[in-house]
Amino acid sequence: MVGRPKTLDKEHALLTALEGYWRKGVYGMSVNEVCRRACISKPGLYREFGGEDGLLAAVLNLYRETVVARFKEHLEGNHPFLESMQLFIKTFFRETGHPPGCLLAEYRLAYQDLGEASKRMVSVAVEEYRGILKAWLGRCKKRGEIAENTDLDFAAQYIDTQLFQAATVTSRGGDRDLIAQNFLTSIRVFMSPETTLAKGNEPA
Amino acid sequence: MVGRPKTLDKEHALLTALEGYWRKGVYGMSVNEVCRRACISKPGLYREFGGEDGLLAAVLNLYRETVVARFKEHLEGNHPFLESMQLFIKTFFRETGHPPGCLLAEYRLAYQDLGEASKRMVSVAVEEYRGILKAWLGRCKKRGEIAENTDLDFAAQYIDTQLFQAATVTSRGGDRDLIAQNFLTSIRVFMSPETTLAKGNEPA
DNA sequence: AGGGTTAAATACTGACCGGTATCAAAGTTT
DNA sequence: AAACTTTGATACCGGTCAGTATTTAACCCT
Repeated sequence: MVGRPKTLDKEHALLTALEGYWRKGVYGMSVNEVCRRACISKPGLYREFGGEDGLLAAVLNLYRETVVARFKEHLEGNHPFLESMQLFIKTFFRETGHPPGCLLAEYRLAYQDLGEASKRMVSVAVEEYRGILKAWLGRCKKRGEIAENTDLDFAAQYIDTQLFQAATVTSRGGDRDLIAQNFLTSIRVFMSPETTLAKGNEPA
Repeated sequence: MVGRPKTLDKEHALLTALEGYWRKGVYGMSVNEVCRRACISKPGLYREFGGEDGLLAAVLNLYRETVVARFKEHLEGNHPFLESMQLFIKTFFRETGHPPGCLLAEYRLAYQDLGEASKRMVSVAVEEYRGILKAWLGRCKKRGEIAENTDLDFAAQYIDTQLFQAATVTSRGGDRDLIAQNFLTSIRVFMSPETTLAKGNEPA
């Protein structure tokens, strides 16, 4: 090792940027603002991440490695279909230390304006995330908790979309009880006829 | 009448702004850009609309008077529940001369950053729009096309949310067939048990 | 101790933003 | 035709943006 030692805390900068983009969305945070919050200089950020695109990609990758991984873990708990979703809503949506909403959802909303690296990372994350849902749905189907004729790819994409909407509205201040109720209502289409709801749908 | 005669075409400016905000979203259009597209000067725009907030409010009001009104008309055709939605998807979503998505949805996404007048107009439009849905659902219920115990307020809000999501993803380039299929799937939760789907859900 | 190497901080570029001051053009009224 | 009123266009304001050039500081190695 030679030269002046690094003092820039990359980990801390990433976490700060993650929190910021998560809370305020991709459009709501500028590179300048990230530097202010993380107490780093702009050239420092550019050395570490190459630019806005690299920063956004690195942030989303961190999100993937932490939050998405926890989502996968949760679904591997193998609770029954509906309980699993109710529990998910409870832990990831209502009683969470996280910012509201979902960082990946914010990226998807801004997809058209992202750079190449960020776009690629979004694709990776969405694919991974839908894969997790699909695998989980496969297990639910095997256990007979959802209709036998359910198309797993469609269902994974459908639930992804429902969660996308829930996250988007949540981070914009929507009523969480109502959002949860909407989501839980929307996924009942997959439940076997004898389980299929009538009304009510108490939120979690 | 006194003074220099006006040459600024307010109607044309509004239509141009409507088209722009509809296509590119609230964040994707600047006042400068509206002026460029409508071929009007910035002071002219400010004299007519008072500023960005006034412009956005006027644009949304125009949208309300035209597009939302057409939506209401459509639902007053009193087709059966599912046919009505399928037809809606077809005419407002697939074979339409409009830009993709929904201007109101773009406003709702940007709600936190809107000015006072625009926020008020969004509230008015959403309330009106949900009222239309609720009235229509009431007629469907009376005809026995949706479950007897359906909560009309919840159902209107739920369908509103589903359409909001559909519009958001549509204007961001999502696959329209898939979006339509998602939407039509999501609203089957209200259909009477004997009608309730099994799978398939061909898009329109 | 001094040259080489790397990092940090300041300060800049050019562009665009929302909004406005200023002034000339184009009418009406008297 | 002169006074007046309203419109329109240019050019500007201060601010923020993404990105960078330049200088200064800190360390290793000889």
